[in-house]
Amino acid sequence: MSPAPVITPLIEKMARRDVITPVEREALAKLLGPTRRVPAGKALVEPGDRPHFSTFVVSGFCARFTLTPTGGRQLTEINVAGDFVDLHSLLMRQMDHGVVALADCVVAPAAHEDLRRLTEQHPHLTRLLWLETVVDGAIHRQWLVALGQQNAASRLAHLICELYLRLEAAGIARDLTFSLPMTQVDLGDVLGLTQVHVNRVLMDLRRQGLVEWKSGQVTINDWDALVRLGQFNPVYLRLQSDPV
Amino acid sequence: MSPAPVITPLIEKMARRDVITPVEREALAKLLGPTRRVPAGKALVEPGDRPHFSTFVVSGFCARFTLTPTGGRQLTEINVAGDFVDLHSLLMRQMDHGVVALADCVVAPAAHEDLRRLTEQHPHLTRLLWLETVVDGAIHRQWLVALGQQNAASRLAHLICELYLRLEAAGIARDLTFSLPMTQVDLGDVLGLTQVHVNRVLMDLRRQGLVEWKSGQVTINDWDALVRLGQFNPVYLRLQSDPV
DNA sequence: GGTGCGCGTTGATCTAGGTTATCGGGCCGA
DNA sequence: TCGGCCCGATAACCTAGATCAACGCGCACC
Repeated sequence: MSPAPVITPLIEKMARRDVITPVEREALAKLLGPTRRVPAGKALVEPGDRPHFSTFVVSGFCARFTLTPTGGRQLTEINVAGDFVDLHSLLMRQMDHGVVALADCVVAPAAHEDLRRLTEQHPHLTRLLWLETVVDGAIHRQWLVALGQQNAASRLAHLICELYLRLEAAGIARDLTFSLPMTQVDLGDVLGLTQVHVNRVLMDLRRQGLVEWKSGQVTINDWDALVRLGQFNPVYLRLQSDPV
Repeated sequence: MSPAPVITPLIEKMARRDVITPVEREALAKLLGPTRRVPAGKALVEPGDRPHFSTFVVSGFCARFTLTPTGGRQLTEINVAGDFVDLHSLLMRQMDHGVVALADCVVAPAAHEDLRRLTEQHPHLTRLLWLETVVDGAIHRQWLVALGQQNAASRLAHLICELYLRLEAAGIARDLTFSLPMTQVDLGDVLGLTQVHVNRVLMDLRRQGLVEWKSGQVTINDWDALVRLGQFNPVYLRLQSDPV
């Protein structure tokens, strides 16, 4: 049996939403170029770049980031296996942010030329790729609600819920346990908090018995309580089947 | 001379980014149904709705919102003439948020059925519509940076800069002056601040001579200072010409 | 022509989270 | 095997912004 092609996690995610024909699977599979390894801490894409391809995550964790002139860093989305980190660059052309590997990653390029051809020949697949970027937007909105309206503990709880469901959908997580190779500094840059406060809040969640978190391994002990604390509603992740 | 069709502000915005052929203009113009008035304060779309059309703003101001169980409200984007408020519902199907009129609005529907047909027949136009949703995502990201990393004054300054450029691109604002019919409560719900603090910060900007703001009319007195304070970089608005 | 109220303004006080600093353990490279 | 350093954990103290409260103005509505 040959190894699963690297595009598989994307096809699986799409197949949760709509029927993908064999022809479409073929077209997607042909999209990706040779894989490449990116070590933790290295940037996949720099802000201001004008890439001629979009980057697909085969494995690992990365994050979109924006640096502020005052030395701050905001992570605006975590991307995992099965995600494109910059599909929007096909249309934005110039990157409005960068992408950094949070852990060692394997990624593969999809040439914009090929993506553009795909939009000419496969309208249904185009809508499904469009949906990928639309879900990115929905995730951003949800984080806006978190940053604007929720306190530190709720934000952290929300993030854990989101990541678990997304990883589970990608077939990477099961049984309320997953690997999350992010430092507390990274978490702070996601949640708009300092590392110190992330630690305080995380210790609290541990003391309350909601989660365990040790050396990059997360276990959710009380899913319902975490959902309540994070006011988490998964509609925005669009994991339901609903043909486009 | 007949009145300009209601789609005009969208075509103008798109034409800044790429060449739109007469055939494409025609296809876009046929998309919109009969206009409808929505009074200030009323919702255009409710969270959880499954609309069979997307709503286009012909004139007025509206905002995407999410309500929290604790009674909070976060506005995640301001939409103005020439914007779709829920183009993504074509693909998301279920609304992850609502849309409310901040001032009296005139809006028009674009049936999902027609939009889907457009994706089958007009790949280039499809990419331009896709770009509209991608820019929404970029705006969300920028607001995430604001909420996560900037203080109250910078956030407000950033918002004013963004709105001015977007309104100017839509042909609604000129000479650093524009109408902005939002209350300080609305502003607070955008910026993740209380009305009280919005007022304090706004008074500060006024005292420093950066902006005037009276009865819904904004005048920017010192654009450069406002850009500096808000750490504003307009790349994310994608107002440059760059064919897709 | 009073009156209720939405909206802006301001003051006093409180608190979630930031800042700064310290310490310990694991790991890696000389 | 030692030293540096990244990362997590804590403690003491500080501040941006929240909360609570009061007041004035314009204006729609009885």
